[in-house]
Amino acid sequence: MGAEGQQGGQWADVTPDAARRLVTAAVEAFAERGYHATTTRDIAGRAGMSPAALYIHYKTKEELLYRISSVGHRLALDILRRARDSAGSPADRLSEAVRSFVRWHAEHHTTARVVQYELGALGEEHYAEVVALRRDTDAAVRAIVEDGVASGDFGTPDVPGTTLAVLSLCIDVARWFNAEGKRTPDEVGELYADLALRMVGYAGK
Amino acid sequence: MGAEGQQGGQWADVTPDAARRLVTAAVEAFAERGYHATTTRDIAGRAGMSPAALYIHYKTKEELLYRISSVGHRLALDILRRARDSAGSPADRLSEAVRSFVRWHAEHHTTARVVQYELGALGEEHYAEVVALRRDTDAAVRAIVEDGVASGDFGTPDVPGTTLAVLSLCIDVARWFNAEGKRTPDEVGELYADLALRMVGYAGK
DNA sequence: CACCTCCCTAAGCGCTTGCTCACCTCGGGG
DNA sequence: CCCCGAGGTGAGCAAGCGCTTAGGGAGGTG
Repeated sequence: MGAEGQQGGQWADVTPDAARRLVTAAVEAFAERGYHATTTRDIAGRAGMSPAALYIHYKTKEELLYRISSVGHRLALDILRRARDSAGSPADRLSEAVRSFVRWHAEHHTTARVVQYELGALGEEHYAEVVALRRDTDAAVRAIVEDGVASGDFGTPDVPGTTLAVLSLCIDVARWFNAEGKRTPDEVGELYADLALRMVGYAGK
Repeated sequence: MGAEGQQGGQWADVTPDAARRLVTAAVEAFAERGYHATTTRDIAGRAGMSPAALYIHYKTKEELLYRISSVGHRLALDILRRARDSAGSPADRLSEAVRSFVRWHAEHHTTARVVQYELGALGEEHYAEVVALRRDTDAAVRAIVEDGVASGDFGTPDVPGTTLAVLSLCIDVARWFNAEGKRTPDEVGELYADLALRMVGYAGK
């Protein structure tokens, strides 16, 4: 109940009201069944409207997916960049990056699921745009890891590979996280921050 | 080219020949576009047959997915159980489990993609069967981690959580691995075996 | 009051989907 | 020589798809 209600916060600046109801309905439906298995009638129905109303606010079903994907990717990228640019040691910054990135994936796991696993359904141009954002995401984490290796705080033989693995681990939270499970987003974030530090070979504590 | 040709080995015991061609065609199509975006005409076409021929060998499109998912899950489970039951220290066994599990996900990433990411499209009964296999998968890895903690070789505060994370990390290889990329399945397996040992807090070497 | 704009709906178009059915082909046994 | 079953095809059905169109009602403005 209402656990996903906070999701409204993510789409607060989508107007008018009907467009926002449509986008949140689409997130739920895409996350549950996947983009291709979701019908425009289903989305409109969840939003309490007739099928045709969808096309007043969005040109196509794909545009709805693109809006979700674009907003989600930018939100995730901001989280990582904020951590990268924060004060503190590389360990502090990596820990904060993983903690907040994982927390977002768990808290908003419906949105995250669509963002991370449905991008293959995007049109060519939209896909290219999103792939560029994902490269930036990778670069943000790699910058932190490189800082740590340079300062001697981290010890890993393969920086790009380890970066990829850390990101992969975080992203996959969206796949398995269940709101009814026993772990809270905060707990998972804490656990994963610790695991990430071990992965990069952080010795201190 | 032909990197996926080895895939024939996974389906060698599917007879007759036409049924095998259909299942490998379906694996390729499902991995590329996803189950719901793949048409029976596409599968039959890749196998060099008319759309109707599919229904001589399989009752529905869903049964085709089930066959793939079932075989794949059993293969993956066998790999982990063999590692769990092998001789050697917990570190040796965890290392071997992750190495071979990851190698399988990379080498057969098309099959693995279908196995790991399309199970939501299964019918209820088939889904339940596959979920049971996945629980066994988790149990196999957890047994190794518990052994390591009991013997004092590993040091992790959260055994189920760390087990989940290690498995999640391995599974996600199927999502990002690209046969044209610069990493070979062997290299990724080696890197990940090392990362997994760090994650469970393995001190020795 | 007339009028315009913004949302919205009912109906439905053209197409594709998973799947079926009547029929064909062909190698092997009586 | 005929028949038969296994494996295949071409045509096509009912249902559901994304999306369009014609039109209606509510609310603000002259």
